[in-house]
Amino acid sequence: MDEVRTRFAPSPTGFMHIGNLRTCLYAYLYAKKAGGKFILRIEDTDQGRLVEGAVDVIYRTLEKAGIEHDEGPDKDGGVGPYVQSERKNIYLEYAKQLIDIGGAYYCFCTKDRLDTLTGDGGIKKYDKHCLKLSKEEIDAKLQAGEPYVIRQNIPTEGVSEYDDLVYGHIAVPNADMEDNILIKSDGMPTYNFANVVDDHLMNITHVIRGMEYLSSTPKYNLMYDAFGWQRPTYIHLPPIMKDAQRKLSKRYGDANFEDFLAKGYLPEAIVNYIALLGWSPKGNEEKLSMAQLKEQFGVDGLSKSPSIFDEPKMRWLNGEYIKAMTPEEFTAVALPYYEISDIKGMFDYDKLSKLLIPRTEILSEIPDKINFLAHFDRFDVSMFEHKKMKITVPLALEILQDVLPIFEAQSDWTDEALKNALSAYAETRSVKSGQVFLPVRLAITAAAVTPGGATEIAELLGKEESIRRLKLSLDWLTDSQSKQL
RNA sequence: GGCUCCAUGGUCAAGCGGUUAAGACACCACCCUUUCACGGUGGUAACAGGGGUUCGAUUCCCCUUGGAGUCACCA
Repeated sequence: MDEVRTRFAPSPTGFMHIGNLRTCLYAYLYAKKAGGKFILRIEDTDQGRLVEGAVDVIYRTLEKAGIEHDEGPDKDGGVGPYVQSERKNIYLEYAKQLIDIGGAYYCFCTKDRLDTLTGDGGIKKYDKHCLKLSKEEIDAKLQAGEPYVIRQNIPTEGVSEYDDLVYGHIAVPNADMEDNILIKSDGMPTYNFANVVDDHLMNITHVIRGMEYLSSTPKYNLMYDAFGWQRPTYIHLPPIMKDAQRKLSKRYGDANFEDFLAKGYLPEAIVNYIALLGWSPKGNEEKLSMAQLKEQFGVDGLSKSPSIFDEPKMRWLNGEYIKAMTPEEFTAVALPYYEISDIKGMFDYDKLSKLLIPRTEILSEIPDKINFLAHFDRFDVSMFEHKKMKITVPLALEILQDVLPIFEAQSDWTDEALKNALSAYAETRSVKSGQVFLPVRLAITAAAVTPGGATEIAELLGKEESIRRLKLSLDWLTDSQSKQL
């Protein structure tokens, strides 16, 4: 059995679409599961769509996603070049061969003539007009330097069939296929030709790609057969949808890998999530590392129907990855968000991270969750009233007055120690601990909702700042009470 | 429109002739609790419709309906 070789062959468009990335991931996983090689090939035959720096985006994406190619433009494996525009002459040579064996022919038709062609139901189909040209006519036109393309010569009768590993048996009537252009008038091949020649020359054993190629694959097989080459095994993938009707695409924006990174998603979580869109593992565990994916991936888990991209679920998965982090790890990825928040440089980031880890799903939520820490504005004292906890403003005031000396006397300023001190106080005063903790938290944060409890935030703020805030709150509460009298 | 494919809860999905039709996200409730989260427990919710085949169909076949893809000098 030959070594398994799969490839990912993106067009350098300037960004990595999530659907492409998933195709890439599956091709990679398939090869790795089989102990084979994964090849990166750049399909830049459309000269009109070249984008500056687009290839770098591909490298960058693969690296961040944790996908490592064994061969590619930057890693020669002996079957290069791996960039199609650098293979121009190879295609032309094979195209001529194909002409010689009757699988293709020169076409000199002008755009104007092509436009006059009308077929059934207004659908245009090339009429094989130039197939009738004699050898002499062709040579004469070639000599005269007439522009030409090379078209595939597809039989007008019969049925072409093949077996796809996920869709099973596919049969397409030859009459429904058109004599597509193989070599364009600029001498570059189209995808239709380049992918066949390259996949063969690069010894690709398994072609993994989107199902938009499902019905054109018979055309490619016709060429493999004409050349006498062995057809690869096909694995076509259903599309990822934005909703039931629309495919997820760059047109709708926000479907790019890098956009998700910018939104605060972790690359591992994105990869994990998209692996699950169209493939399901045998077990129930959904949080899977790249190593686990490599181990568990298989075609039998692949789905035939389109899947809708569900960002909330990816968000949840991202949260799972965050929860598994240590405070230090979290700080490392959260740092840019800390730095753009209002608390920049104010606190011990690792302590902050400890509070944020169970409360963060995507990193971009961070500033909103912590900005309040940088501000301490006069509050409405009614915030202290809590019916269920039986807390009134006067009671809160009394308790806080007692807490102030406790804070001042406290030498061990940690969450744990503070918790003990306040609990002990609650006990001696015979109130529920919540009746102490709640007012304290409000007094030192001036915020109704905070990520973390009284003592956690006190530790973060530090002794000095906590006491300063407590005193301010005491003043405001006292003030409001005296006004009431 | 022709051709090719697809069809289990709102979403991702398991199932591959006999099941109380998994699990996850989301949602709801309760518990835990110093707010918010985390965590725990439980709940609502699905085999598109119609014919066959079979002792028995979510599962196999056909039709209908719905959806996707394709029909470029784009990939």
